[in-house]
Formats: sequence, structure tokens, C-alpha cells
Amino acid sequence: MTDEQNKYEHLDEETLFIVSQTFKALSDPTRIRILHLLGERECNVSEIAEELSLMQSTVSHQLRFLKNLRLVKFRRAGTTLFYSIDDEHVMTLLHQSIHHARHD
Amino acid sequence: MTDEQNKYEHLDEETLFIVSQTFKALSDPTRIRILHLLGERECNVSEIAEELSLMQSTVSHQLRFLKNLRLVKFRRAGTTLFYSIDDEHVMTLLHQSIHHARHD
DNA sequence: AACATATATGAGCATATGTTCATATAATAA
DNA sequence: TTATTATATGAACATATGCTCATATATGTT
Repeated sequence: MTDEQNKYEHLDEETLFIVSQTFKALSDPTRIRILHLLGERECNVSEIAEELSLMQSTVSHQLRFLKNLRLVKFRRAGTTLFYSIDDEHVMTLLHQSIHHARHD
Repeated sequence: MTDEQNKYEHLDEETLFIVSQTFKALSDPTRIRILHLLGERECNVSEIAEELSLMQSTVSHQLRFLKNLRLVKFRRAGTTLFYSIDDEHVMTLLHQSIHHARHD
């Protein structure tokens, strides 16, 4: 290999799509709050709504969004659905960012 | 401290704002491509546009966005502006996410 | 000064996003 | 079955976002 300039290696479309979607999930304050809460403990929909002062409908819509990206999962107990984190890697990104935001 | 349930510690508004803004910057494919390119080498505006097949105007608008968040900086050389990365922590988040996207 | 080159900017437009309201669905209890 | 509770869903709406076009600005050259 000579020292002529190397061609830039473009990001492939699929990687670009996954990465942008992941960060999009983390780009909304409401979703961040929901993920952060679920990072502390498993919660049902009503608990999330009450703890974060959000409408049940808002929470449900955002949970669907997060579930489609497999960032959260749920277990059923009667009519109640308990949601929890399903992607620890994304939570790591979130926690790093929170830590960074607080320390400079 | 007893084992009664602890109150959930809400994220403060400022942290929430910074975190969501940071991830918003990383949520758009065009900005990801620009940051990824600048992660490889310093570039001027025209080089970015040509390398990524984007309009000069598009690149300039996005660079302004990224500069406002202090994710990139530039140095002037005549009429040419050379842009480079100004936030290694955010680049770490980006690289982690790319790595994650490619490996599962 | 006039001109060329590189970059920045504002307006306009189409699309995406997030919330709310009203209502539907699902599981359980009576 | 009917009623109740928990959650999901679709439509409507307002706002945000990203791109393009046209043009402005800034630096350097002649």
C-alpha cells in the first residue's frame, strides 16, 4: 500500500438506516423519559403515564414506536401490560449521553 | 434506608434538552454521513458535497446545524473553510452505534 | 474597481413527527 | 352476558424537519 490518498469508505444504506432510526428513537424527550424510567424498573402503561404526567394515549403510541424498534418488550398480567427494556446497548448509549450532558 | 419503594428520580429539563438535541443531530442520514466523513478526515464544504453527492446548499445548512451544537468546527484557508470534528464524545456514540448496527 | 470562487443564507415547499380526542379491542369480574 | 378496567388505535391537527432554488456574502485575484 502506497501513501496515495485512500478512497473514503461510505456507510452502506442499511447501516445508515439502522443507525439513524436508533438515534431518532432517542431524539424525543418523551421517549427518553419513558426509556429512562423503564431503565429503573418495569412499569405498566398507566404507571408510566402517571409517573411522567403524560396521556395514556401518548404513552401507548410511543411504546408502540419503541416496541417496533425492539427497544422495549412487555409481559401480560391480565389486562395489564408490563413494559421493560429490551435493548441494553441502546440504554448504554442513553446513559453515556446523560452522563456527558451532566458533566460539561 | 428501608426497603420501601424509592421515588423515581426524574431527568431534569436541561439534561433532557441536551440529550435529545444530541441524538437529534445523529438521527438524520445526511448528518450521519457528514460526521462519519469528517471522522475520517478534515474536509472543505465542496469536498463533502462531492464525496457524498449532496448539494452545496444542503451541506452548508447541515454544517451550520452541527456547528451550532459544537459537533464540528472549521478553519479558514482563503475562501475555503475546512471542517472537522469538534466533539469526540458524540463521535464515540456514533461509532458505537455503527458497530452495533453491523453486528446484529 | 471588477471579477471569480467558495460558502452562507432565506424563502418556499413537501414530508415527517408528536399530541390529543374519540373510540376500539382485550381480558376479567359479576 | 354485561360491565369494568387496561391498553391500543386511527384521524385530525399543529409544528418541525430537510431539501432546493435563488441570491447574498466574503475572500482573493487581476
